[in-house]
Amino acid sequence: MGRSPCCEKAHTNKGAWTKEEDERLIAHIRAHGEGGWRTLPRAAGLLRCGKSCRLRWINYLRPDLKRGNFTQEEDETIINLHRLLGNRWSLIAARLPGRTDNEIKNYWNTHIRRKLLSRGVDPMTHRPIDERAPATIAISSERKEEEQQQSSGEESSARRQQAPKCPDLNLELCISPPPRQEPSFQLQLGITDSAPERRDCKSLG
DNA sequence: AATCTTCTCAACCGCCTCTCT
DNA sequence: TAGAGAGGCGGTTGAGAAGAT
Repeated sequence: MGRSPCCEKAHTNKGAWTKEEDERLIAHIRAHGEGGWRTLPRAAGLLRCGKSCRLRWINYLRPDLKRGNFTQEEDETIINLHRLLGNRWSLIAARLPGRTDNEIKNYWNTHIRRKLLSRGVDPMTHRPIDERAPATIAISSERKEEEQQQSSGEESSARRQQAPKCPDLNLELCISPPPRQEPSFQLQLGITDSAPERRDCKSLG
């Protein structure tokens, strides 16, 4: 049934990483570089799933990670990016050097969501909570259009459907000319057709 | 001091996309 | 073109910490 597991779970450790495991992983990546995650655990002498190694490295061990509290500026950047991109944490993280998608996702769920709610802003739509009802109507009508597009084959990715359904959002980050709204913010963030968005360029195109 | 509740965040899971053959 | 393998993503979970009673 379905796909085979990414690794042999019977012989892998789970849960929190030990210091020794961290050191092994760091030493191996220093010696051989990133990549080859499926074979890495055995090569590094780790009883871990390759995915787990990758996650540990990217989210915790990478030397260029910033760690520490988010600044007010970072907060606002995340909020603005979320308004544009929705829950595409990896894209948001790409605009925040030293921050990881997992870290931003956690921070959003624990801090920013609450912060927006306290401001009277719906964290999903970024609209004032009072306006949520009319916004929902607008979303419903837009979804109909989207479904029509999907049925005609223009939308195939399920993940795209997770994007916030706000009519005034321009998610065509890659193929459209610079948006007229909030030009300074777009400029500041450098949202262009650069490599990190390759994947989304394709799906959005 | 002990217990309960809430919060935080590292880690896991399953799915999707990309690349190679 | 199809299939398999690998990388990557977002949602969710759960252990430990912190705060409240």
